[in-house]
Amino acid sequence: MGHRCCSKQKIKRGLWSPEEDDKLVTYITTHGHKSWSSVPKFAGLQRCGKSCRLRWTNYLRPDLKRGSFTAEEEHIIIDIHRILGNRWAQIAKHLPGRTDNEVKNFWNSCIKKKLISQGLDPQTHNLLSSHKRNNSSYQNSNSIFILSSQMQPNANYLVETTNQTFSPPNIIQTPSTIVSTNQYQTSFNVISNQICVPEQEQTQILSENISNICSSSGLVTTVVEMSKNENSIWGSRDEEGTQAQVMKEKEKMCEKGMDFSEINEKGDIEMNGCFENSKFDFGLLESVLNSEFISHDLDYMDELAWNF
DNA sequence: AATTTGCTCAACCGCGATAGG
DNA sequence: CCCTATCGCGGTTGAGCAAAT
Repeated sequence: MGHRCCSKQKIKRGLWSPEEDDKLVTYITTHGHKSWSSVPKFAGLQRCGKSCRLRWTNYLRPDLKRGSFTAEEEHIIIDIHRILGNRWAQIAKHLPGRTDNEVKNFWNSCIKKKLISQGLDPQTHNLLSSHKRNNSSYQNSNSIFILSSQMQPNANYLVETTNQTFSPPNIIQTPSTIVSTNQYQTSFNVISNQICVPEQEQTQILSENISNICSSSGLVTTVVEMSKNENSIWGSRDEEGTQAQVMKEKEKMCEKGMDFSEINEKGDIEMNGCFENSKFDFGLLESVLNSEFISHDLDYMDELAWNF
């Protein structure tokens, strides 16, 4: 069954020959393409207009970038795919010189496998069920985290990542506070007196926050309880001792340049975002969202999986 | 050396949206 | 409005190649 636009003509299909490419390039560069359906007739090609348009946009256009995708391009694709899903044309708009077809092929042949090998569902970017820990007392199906136990207020937890190229984020917001961060681990504390929610819900809010931040970079992350860690300033549940140590820790963190919007009288720290150590590209996400707003109704925002 | 398997990617297919008569 | 042609997009196919058996 041929294309409707050219069913009456005798059309050639399959791979394009260099001669056909020449004819098409010559015609488009001198005359442009007001109507693709008329291009083959005037260019002297036994092809349908649809085939000509595809050949031009995916292969012959002079502004196309050739060669393999860079690591940066790969990160951009993953980041935007997490927000928009399989909207290849939209994703390609953020990659100059790349076509939707190219992005789609790269996703299906490379990125998809990479995410699966990291235990992530390439469609949802969440942890695959086969990778969840069986003995977990609580598993959030929307989270990439494996929780070793219920998170308790005033207990200390550690975020570990398998991906050395991505620092665990230091932007986990209430009801938690970052205690320390290095390339592979982020230690944080669940604070009881900032948001009062049932423990299970608190666990979910926290893990979703981290999940939203981390998963777009395709890393596998686990949360483990750290209450008995001897080095932990949160190891003791002693209120007064804890408060004194919080203030000490606060001073240390301020020295590192961390920005806290508020430190309350109890010494609890409310994070206001401190992104400089994260490789997560908020500027990119903002631009994606802005471009989506330009071309869609406001209702479209509801469709975005965007719940920071 | 012959065959099978797996992978990549250009091209095709079909559908929804849009434009124009 | 309705109809038809065209465009643009996402899913799918299959030719061509390389690696594995």
